[in-house]
Amino acid sequence: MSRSIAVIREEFIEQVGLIAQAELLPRIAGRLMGLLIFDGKEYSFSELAEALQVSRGSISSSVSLLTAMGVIERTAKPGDRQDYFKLSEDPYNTFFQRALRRAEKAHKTIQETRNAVPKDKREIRGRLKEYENFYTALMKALDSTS
Amino acid sequence: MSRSIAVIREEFIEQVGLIAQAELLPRIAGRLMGLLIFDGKEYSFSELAEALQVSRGSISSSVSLLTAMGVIERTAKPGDRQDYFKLSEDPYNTFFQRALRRAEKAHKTIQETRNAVPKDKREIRGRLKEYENFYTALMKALDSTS
DNA sequence: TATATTGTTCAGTAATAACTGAACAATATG
DNA sequence: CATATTGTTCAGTTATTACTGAACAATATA
Repeated sequence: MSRSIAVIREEFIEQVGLIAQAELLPRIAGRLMGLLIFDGKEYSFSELAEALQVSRGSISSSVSLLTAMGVIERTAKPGDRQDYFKLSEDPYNTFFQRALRRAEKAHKTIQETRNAVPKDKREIRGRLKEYENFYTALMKALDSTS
Repeated sequence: MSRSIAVIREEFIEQVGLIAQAELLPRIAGRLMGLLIFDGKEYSFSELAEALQVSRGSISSSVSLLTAMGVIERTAKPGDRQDYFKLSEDPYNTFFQRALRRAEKAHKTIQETRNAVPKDKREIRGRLKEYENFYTALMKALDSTS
């Protein structure tokens, strides 16, 4: 007996919530994303709260986060005062960029430390350089795809 | 007036703690790593607790985490009962692998969902495929470097 | 053998982030 | 105008995770 499509959908939404957590996003934001991916339609603000069974406050912060990230877009329906939301054109590219920004930040910190260490401390600078190189490589890898 | 090397060191250690947090690791584990990178020498178990000003319990969990990850190695000094720790040969490669494993897990989840969705639900499967493709690309990018 | 040292475990606490829901401003609708 | 609806904010709560420190087993040393 195979699972019903409704169960598959529910489980997927929860799983995307967990994936989001592993990417340092709030779980509700992930579930919202999962919902929009699976259903592929626009949801109104209140429909989101209803579908995910969370407070309007949570929807508000999740949609502004995902909108800022470029994962979803706010749309409007004629004759309906509510905001509607749908997946944006390229929802996933953001995640590359997020990872890239984290890497850049770490890289910058390490580089600044290395520059601050006197030139004659060669071993320290060498170890910092190696650490830095890791992020250089990561940035390059992420850059090539996004 | 430039900062003293001691201050630069302290700040670096704290910064690596923050970088670690952004990579989903406990802050103390990051500070420990920062300490070993900067100083480039072996530290004993109790020296680590002293240097980072944390409990032995924290050192214990941090060293086992970092050891399991392959970031540090446990060593021994003749005539000293204590465990010593140093950066491993290739401490940074682990981070690629970590990211890779996260991506693989997400990829697997999405793929399983897609396979569970009936073939005639073409739009749903299509959207899942796109989501899956993101992780395929990420895996490829990470794979090329590590 | 007794005492000390070492590293682990785990129960309890602290710190942090997510989430709720009520208050609110803004706007619509009767 | 009054009432309802919408989305945001924020204070308070809940949930989660990190961290501490005491108890402990294992081993060393006197």
